[in-house]
Amino acid sequence: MKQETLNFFEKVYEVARLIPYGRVTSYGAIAKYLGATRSARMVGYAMNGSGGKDVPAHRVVNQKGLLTGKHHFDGTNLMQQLLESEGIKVIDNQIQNFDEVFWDPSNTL
DNA sequence: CTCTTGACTGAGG
DNA sequence: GCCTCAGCCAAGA
Repeated sequence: MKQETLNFFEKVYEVARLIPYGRVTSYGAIAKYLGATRSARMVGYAMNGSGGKDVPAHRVVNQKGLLTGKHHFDGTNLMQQLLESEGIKVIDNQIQNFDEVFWDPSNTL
């Protein structure tokens, strides 16, 4: 079975869906989980196709806990609103207690 | 096939 | 701790 590139997006979607409620993860963590540590950008790029899917892209942020992808959401503060709605404190696009809400897919293995 | 872009990360100053 | 440069990989034109 050779569907690596094809599954790349699918894998990203799966991992994103595995993110528990009230938790967040980074692109690099997902990328590493997929074995593509250097392809963290691809994770975010794949998220472009997450629209219309059950992928909680708002739970995915960069390693700094900064909502870098909020610009891709419909509104301007929609991503922050969703995170806060899950109990995550977000101030100025920056997730508070990031180390506490951080969820590593590799840790779940 | 070549060039550009991108929701990133790590290293260096 | 903040800013800048370079590397990596995949998709689109």
